[in-house]
Amino acid sequence: MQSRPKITNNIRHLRFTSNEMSQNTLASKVGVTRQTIATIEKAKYYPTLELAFLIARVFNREISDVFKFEFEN
Amino acid sequence: MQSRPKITNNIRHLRFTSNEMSQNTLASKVGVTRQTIATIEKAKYYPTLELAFLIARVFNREISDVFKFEFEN
DNA sequence: ACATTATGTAAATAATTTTTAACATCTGGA
DNA sequence: TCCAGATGTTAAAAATTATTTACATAATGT
Repeated sequence: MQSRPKITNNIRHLRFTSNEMSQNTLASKVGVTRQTIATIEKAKYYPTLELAFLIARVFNREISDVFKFEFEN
Repeated sequence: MQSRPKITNNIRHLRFTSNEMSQNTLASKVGVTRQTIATIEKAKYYPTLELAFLIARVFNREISDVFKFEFEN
């Protein structure tokens, strides 16, 4: 993997529409630290496939509903 | 992330039904080395979300069609 | 005013993924 | 037979993701 296409996510929005779930609550549901959630929300780096699956499951969504890959062409 | 649930994939099957695409060809299409594809096919480790998206796109599939998360419970 | 909760951010370290290089076997075709 | 392509595997190094600790601000409620 070289270039680094953009992956956006709507975790923040999903948290607030899920009974205003805090970063902390989401973090413990998927077994990571709060900072990991915060950093992923801000898209400073991309989660592993495993973590992406876990997060999507918390919100009862598909990965592709939570994370959007921006294909440039 | 701690426990390590299982994620399986059908990359190998998709390669063969896609004009018998070799590991090498898939690797260069997504910009990684052949060894990375081989190791992911054997599920020795899980790809990043980014690589998962790229692989799914090569086969015109959704991530959830290529990778299956085994939820225990 | 004080305590608590939520969030932002940074730095060092740990863990995992990816690369590179090497060598192996197997198969098909020239 | 010989060569090339495809795949398996291993080991060390590089790159990326995740953890931990720490300190910061803002908002809310008592």
